[in-house]
Amino acid sequence: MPDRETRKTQITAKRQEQILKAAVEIFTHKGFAAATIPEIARLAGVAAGTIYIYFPSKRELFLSVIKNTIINPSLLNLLTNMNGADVNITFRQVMQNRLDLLDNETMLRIPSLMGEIMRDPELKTLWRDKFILPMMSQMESVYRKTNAPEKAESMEPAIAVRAIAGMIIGFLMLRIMEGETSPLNKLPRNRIAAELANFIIHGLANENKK
Amino acid sequence: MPDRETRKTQITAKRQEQILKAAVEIFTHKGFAAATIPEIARLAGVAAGTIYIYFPSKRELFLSVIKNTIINPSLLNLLTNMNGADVNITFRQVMQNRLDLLDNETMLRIPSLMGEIMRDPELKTLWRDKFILPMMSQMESVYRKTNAPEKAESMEPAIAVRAIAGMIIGFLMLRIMEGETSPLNKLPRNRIAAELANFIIHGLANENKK
Amino acid sequence: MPDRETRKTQITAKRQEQILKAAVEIFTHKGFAAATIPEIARLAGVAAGTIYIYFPSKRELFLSVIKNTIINPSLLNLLTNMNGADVNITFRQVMQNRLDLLDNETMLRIPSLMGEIMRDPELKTLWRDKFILPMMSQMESVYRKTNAPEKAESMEPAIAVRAIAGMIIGFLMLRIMEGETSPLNKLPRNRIAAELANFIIHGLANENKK
Amino acid sequence: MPDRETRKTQITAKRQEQILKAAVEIFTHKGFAAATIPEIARLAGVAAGTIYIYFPSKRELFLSVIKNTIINPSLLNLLTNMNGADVNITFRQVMQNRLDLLDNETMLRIPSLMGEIMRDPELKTLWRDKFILPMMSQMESVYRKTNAPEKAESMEPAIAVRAIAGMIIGFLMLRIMEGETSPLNKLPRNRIAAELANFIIHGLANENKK
DNA sequence: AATGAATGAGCTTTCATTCAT
DNA sequence: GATGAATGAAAGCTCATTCAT
Repeated sequence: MPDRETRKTQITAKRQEQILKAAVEIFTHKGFAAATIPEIARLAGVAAGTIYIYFPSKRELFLSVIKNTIINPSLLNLLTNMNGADVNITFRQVMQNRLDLLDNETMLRIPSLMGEIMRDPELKTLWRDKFILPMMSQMESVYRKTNAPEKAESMEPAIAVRAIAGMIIGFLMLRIMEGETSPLNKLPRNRIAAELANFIIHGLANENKK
Repeated sequence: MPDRETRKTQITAKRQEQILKAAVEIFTHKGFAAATIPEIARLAGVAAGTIYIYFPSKRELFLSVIKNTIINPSLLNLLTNMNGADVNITFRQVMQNRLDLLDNETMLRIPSLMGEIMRDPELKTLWRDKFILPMMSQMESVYRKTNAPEKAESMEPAIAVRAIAGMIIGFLMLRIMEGETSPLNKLPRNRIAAELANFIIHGLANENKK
Repeated sequence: MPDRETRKTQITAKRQEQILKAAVEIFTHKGFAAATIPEIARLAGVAAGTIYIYFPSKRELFLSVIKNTIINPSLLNLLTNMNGADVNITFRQVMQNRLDLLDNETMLRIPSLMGEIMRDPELKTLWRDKFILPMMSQMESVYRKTNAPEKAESMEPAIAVRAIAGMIIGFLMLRIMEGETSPLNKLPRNRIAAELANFIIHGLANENKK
Repeated sequence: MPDRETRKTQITAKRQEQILKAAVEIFTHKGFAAATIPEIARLAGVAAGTIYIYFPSKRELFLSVIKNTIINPSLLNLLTNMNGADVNITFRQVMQNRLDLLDNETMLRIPSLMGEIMRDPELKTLWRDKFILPMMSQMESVYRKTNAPEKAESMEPAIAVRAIAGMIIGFLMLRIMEGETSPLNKLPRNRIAAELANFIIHGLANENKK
């Protein structure tokens, strides 16, 4: 009777997800040290002891949160699913798309947990090797494809992708930090996306627009 | 004889600085909650109780750390002391200058404490009002001066400055996160600065270079 | 099967009582500030942390001690369950009864905690409104019933009841303070009760006895 | 030159008194354990360290407070300076006099420190031997003088004096505990004194008044 | 598997006491 | 003598973790 087994596994998986979801919420709002197991348990609707059936320790739970939620494939692919057709046109759309996507809860959580990630050697390595470096190399390969080799004078790809990715990250962080007082809130999102795309392609000087 | 008074004041100031310095060290390496007063005291070379003579609570000590170390004038002015002469030339130099300056310990500390700042309402407001917003408005005024009004099609200043500042911030964060494995480490710093400056001015397409 | 629930509740109640009992002991012997949670825990046979499952703070534990032990209904009714038949005869018995009852551990604890009660505004109000004032008004109503209105010249009831209650309280306090050296210890208790009852009714002069 | 010596001694004595006065204030308002040396020092207008020049420890300071302030001769003699002429008249006057005197700050402080006195073996003994017992024996001797031996049926002196002293103590304590809500506040003080004196002499029944 | 009462290590904070000035 | 900064022991309290039910 594999049914029972299956159901059991399903229930287990559901519980685990339930706890993980609550843990993301609490950890991002309070940080690792200030978050408490009873609080996570309460939000997950289980007893504190139950959490220890699914995760051996608070730290392991936190690692799972980072692995499953912060470092997740969808986010990884966010910036890189671009195969350049008409760079100019597409890029604007891509930017808007990215801004919309990045503007989600997960992205907003990263700054909150940045400190914990950077401080923990294991997490730092994990984050770098499973998230940052893959993203960068994916972007580099896209960049190489869309920037034909004949353009000999173009930027060093390593710098270019970090400048672009950095700009998007930094731009979002500034928006988060400014909060409601940001003047960006008065501008329509598609205008912002268009200007940023244009900035990436043509820079400040923007001579070609004339 | 004001000597004694003066000396006393000096000793007191030195102690305070001593504690503050140790606190910066511990707080940035462990975060607020995981840092302990005994540990800070040990590093400062004083007894735990002594800290409470100079700071009324752990939280106030932390606030002092943020106010005195993270939100400091030198950092604030870092990106904005630019009065555009020949934008093209100057900007490259400025960029290098900035990258050198930003590459200091203080800058490296920000990501570590970002979470604590964003989570604490008082700190968040402080950070925004005393650091982010002033920096942005300073940059905007610089931008307006260096971008003559005849260039009607130029970017919205609010977006432009956030794109530039964000790029620098994000670029540095990526470098911190990549650590020693970053390919950027193989490139000379002045080349990086030049490319970034060029990117900001001309963008990826870089047509004018031809 | 409500058994398990019931048993759990019983165990919980027992623990609470256990802690409360130990707390009474320590608080009365040391006072609020000098009493320590570890000490109470030790006497109760539990870990210090356990106390905080049942009482949110040391202060709340102390309030519970006062409410449950000092200001308890049995003590409140102690002085007032007298419905005067033959005042003269009954009163003597009543007095003895009262002296016996008041001579219990609870009564002996009051002086020890008097200071804490008087200093704490919440406790002072509680004590006054739940203990002193009800006792006084009960006594007054008894007094009015037993002192027929035709005796126009009798004492003001408010003064009379406070004089009587005060005398009993003060008498007991003196005895506690004198301890074993008190000459009262050589006199039989029923003689003391009789003399006190007589004193209350006829005063020092005692002319009517002749 | 004994002048300097004398002045020194005087200054010392003044300082000591200054500290003692502040200590009485703080100890009575907070109790022994909750009172702090810095607080007493602040009120006394000296540095915390200075207190240790005059008193070897907090405990010794407290003992001095009790010895010098609570157990003082004036209070001791309060109830006992009566040499019975016309008992009826004098006693009433004496009572009124006493009630006024007892209503002073010192008397009000006793309940606040009762707990500390009762808990400390040394203080308890001191209090009993230097205050309670002398007062009782003084009262007994007065009582014997004013109650001629021919009155064979009079009360046992030991009981009588404790009943009277207790009544006064208990009456005052009740008034303190009732505070502003006490109905006694509506009655003129001389009426209260008169009724209490009358109660002591004639009791509740008060037959002789007719 | 799920519970949550119990534990106790470890934290922040206070304050009596000391001592260099 | 007077000061008050410095000390460090000890308190209240929290919470990760365990385990009997």
